[in-house]
Amino acid sequence: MPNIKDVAKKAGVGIATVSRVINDSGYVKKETREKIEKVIKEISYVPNEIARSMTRQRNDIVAFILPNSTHLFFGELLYFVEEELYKYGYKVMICNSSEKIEKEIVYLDMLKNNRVDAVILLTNNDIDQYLDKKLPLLSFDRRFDGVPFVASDNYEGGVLAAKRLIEQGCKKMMFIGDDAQGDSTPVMTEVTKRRLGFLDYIKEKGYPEMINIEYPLGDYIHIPENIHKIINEHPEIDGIFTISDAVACDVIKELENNGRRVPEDVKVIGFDGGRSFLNLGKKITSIGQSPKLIAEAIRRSIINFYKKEEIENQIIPVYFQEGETA
Amino acid sequence: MPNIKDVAKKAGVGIATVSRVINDSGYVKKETREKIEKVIKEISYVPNEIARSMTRQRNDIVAFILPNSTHLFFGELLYFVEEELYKYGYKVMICNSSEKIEKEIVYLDMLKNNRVDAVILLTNNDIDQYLDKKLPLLSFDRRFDGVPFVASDNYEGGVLAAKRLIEQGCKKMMFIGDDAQGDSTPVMTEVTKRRLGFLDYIKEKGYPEMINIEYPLGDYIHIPENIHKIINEHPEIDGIFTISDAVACDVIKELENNGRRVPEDVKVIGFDGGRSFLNLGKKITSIGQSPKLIAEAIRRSIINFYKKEEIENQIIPVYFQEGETA
DNA sequence: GAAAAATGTGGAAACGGTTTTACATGTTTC
DNA sequence: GAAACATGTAAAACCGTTTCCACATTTTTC
Repeated sequence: MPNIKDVAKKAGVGIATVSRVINDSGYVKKETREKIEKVIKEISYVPNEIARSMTRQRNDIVAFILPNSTHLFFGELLYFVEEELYKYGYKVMICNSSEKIEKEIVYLDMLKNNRVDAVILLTNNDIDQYLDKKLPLLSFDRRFDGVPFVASDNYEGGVLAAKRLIEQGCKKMMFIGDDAQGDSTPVMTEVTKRRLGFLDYIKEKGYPEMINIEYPLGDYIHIPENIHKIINEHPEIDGIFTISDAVACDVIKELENNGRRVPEDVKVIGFDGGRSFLNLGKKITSIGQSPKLIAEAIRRSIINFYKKEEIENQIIPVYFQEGETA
Repeated sequence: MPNIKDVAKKAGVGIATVSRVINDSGYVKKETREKIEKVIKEISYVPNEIARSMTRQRNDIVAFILPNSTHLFFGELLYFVEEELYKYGYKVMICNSSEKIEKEIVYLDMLKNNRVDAVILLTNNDIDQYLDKKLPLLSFDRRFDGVPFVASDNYEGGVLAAKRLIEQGCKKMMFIGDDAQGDSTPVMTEVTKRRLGFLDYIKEKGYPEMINIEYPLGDYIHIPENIHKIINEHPEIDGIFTISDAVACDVIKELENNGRRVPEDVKVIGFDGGRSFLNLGKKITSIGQSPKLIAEAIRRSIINFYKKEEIENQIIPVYFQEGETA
């Protein structure tokens, strides 16, 4: 493959001149420029970005560590992040952790070696100690010490869900979700705030304290038996708010399998704002997060990384998404 | 950030020796090795992968150009490709083209500059002329001249669908899908074979020739009105095979909106084998592609790229996936 | 016990660019 | 006519590695 020297030799100029043409910097005579451009085409020279990034000390690559790009919301977020960063000349490296802390750690190491320009972190694991704070880290929906973050307004999401259920006449409400409270080192995730917003609003309005159910979601393979048990232990429940649409879906199926109608007998609200493509059934009522707004926020932070500016945490609004289950 | 020279100086050895320790190559005395390893830890040195890839002439990065990682099947394929390549030390760069040829071309250029080790191409656009055949290209479900490919056994998929519909007593069958036949430069995509397999089998069994409907899917935003029209113009149809589960979903919805029961009145078979997470309704009967097997095939080809071995095209089996719509 | 082989080490070139420095022209300006 | 400035080039230094080669030391072999 031809390099810059080949171009220079063939055009009869110095490599600096070629470099100036490529980078459109400094003074180059018009004829010289044209001659060089012609040679570049002729021998189909392409600058080696690897060599370039060595001296430039950046490579325009951003890594996104997330549990699973197959999960609908994460997948959409990934899509918008890629689209948004593309506009600004960045490429996105995808790192599926499958929620496994070991894979996250390996990736974090790899990325350090690769000198990526930024790492977007989406995890529920307690990896604080493995985070090299000198790395350009950015987290979504999670606070780590010294790491700027972007998050949905999860608390408000919980409030919106509670409001709706109460409006619809619910009296006994329940939250179903796993927000990593069971870990040996409990961390207050952003996601926990969904539950808190929900709880606070219900308390404020004088309704009976909700029942808080946590169960291990594991690797996004939901366990219907688990939900079955929960539902049957609490037949008085008439309103359910779940941690995600995926869980809501399992809950609704299980309710209907047990002869409880949704939304007539029990109302169910999910979280994420699922734009399901293959849904032949009811549309899930949900609290929506906007992957597009989140992606824009992430992009803003990453641009600021580059400018070495102070990076502010950003909270992105959520919205109530009408559906047929609450 | 410390570099290899800093390590060499601090350890009182030459950089070549440090390199040997890092890469575990050549001869190094045990004590020398230990001393160097100690220094590496002390100054927390990490090798710069960018510089490394310059001399190694490879960077262990594979790019995946695909229309949209949000599309369920593509998303799953991406997930498995990432997982599979991760095992072999590769990182995956994701490039959503949104089906836009311009974005594909820009990405192809970018990737050439970045000297990625391989480019996985998943596209329906006619980009043959823009493909630099010197690049380590690999395509999925699409044949380009001189580019090795991996594809599902699409023809067999069509056959399986036809078989099932006939078994279920269908007499008038229809194919719905857009396989880029309308383009100015018609290309025979792998996907077209789904239709051909379907058609051939129906003909062979002496059933009336199926009606072949093509409509523009556009950017994966399906147009219900379009489907509405198709369905009402052909009320005699009792069996439908669609290009994907996503289209099948739209078709089923539209059929039911028009008072035709699925599968009682019309049977519908999709393609992809949709593992929908948020589906509260019927499970779509489908011809399944295995993203895992495909990912493994892709990985095999990529490994062979590296070994400079001849790369064979690979056809991956499809399977019938039982559902509730046919 | 000398030659041959194995082991151990460092300097320098190479990878393919960017940036800096030094210098050579040509054009104004006073 | 010399100083100041603009325009352009060549050569060298640098980025952080790997690799080749030369050389030194130790161990094995006959």
